[in-house]
Amino acid sequence: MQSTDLSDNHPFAADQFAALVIGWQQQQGRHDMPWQQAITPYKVLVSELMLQQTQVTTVIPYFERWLQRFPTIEALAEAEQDEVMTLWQGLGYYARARNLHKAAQAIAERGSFPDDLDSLQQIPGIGRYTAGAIMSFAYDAYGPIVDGNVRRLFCRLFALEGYAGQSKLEKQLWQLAEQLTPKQHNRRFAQGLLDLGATLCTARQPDCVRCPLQGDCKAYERQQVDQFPMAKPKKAKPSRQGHFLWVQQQGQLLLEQRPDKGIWSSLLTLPEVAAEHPLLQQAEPIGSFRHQFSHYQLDATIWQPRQQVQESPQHGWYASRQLADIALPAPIRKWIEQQLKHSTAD
DNA sequence: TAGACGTGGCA
DNA sequence: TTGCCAAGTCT
Repeated sequence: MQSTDLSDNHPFAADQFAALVIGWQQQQGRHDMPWQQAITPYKVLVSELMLQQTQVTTVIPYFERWLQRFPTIEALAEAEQDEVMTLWQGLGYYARARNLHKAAQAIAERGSFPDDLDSLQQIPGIGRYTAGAIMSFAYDAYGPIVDGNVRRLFCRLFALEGYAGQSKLEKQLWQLAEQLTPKQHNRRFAQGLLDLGATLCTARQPDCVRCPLQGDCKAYERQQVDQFPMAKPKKAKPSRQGHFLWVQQQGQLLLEQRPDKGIWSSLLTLPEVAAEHPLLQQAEPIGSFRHQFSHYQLDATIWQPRQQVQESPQHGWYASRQLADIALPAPIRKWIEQQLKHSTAD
């Protein structure tokens, strides 16, 4: 096939581009992911929310458990939030779980699954990318997508300047996506874009030799593949202190429900108190851990208070056998389980 | 617009 | 050990 002219000052050979991506996906793309089997809009919704900023291998067991427990959107709509959070625990970005729950309720209330880009973006947790992905994967219909894979692929293919989040670049990317997305075979086309980004046009050590777009790639032509996309200027990650309480009573552990905003929203944790909380003056430090978030580092200290803890409606007592069935942040769960293992060992 | 929002894998 | 990265959205 002769080289397609995909430069940004000429009419795109959009149909040839689509044909390359679709043909490659059919031969070399991924076809075995669980959400690709017996596709329904609900499965696409669940998988897309789970896959936001999360790797495929991490999502797969969560997706399988989710579909087993909530086989339909109605089943999810009727569920309690506690159980929703418990199934999501460990996956991170917990607002996604609340949004998925709210989305199911909104769609159940609506009576039908939305099937156009505008309606989809009215649903909690569905932005421009996810709306396009649902159009493509659920309905095999026109739905442009720009995610991390497409951004990397297009930035290299067209040698686009700028970094993720810059409005000028994002506008270019979406314009390209709209122009290059075909009117047919959208499921395979969208999957092809993601598969190219995930398996060949990767962030580190891209496999240009096997890439069907090599002949059209400006970055490759210049031998500057590693220069695109441009790295976002990074800022120093701040460090924060956290103080958590370890309070046991008759074999039960005191936990508190976090608010629905902020870090670990809607999860249970060890009760957290401010550094200047009077309880800490008489408390004994019994442990610590460091945890890296994407935007800050948490240095946590766990204290055993000597005085009575003032309980609130957010507090509750939990036996160790209950811990498996409640939603705890990963580092808190890890610390608690370690602590209980030691205390029961002696 | 830039920051908040998690976690685990990998070099 | 550290930093980057992974099918973004919301404010």
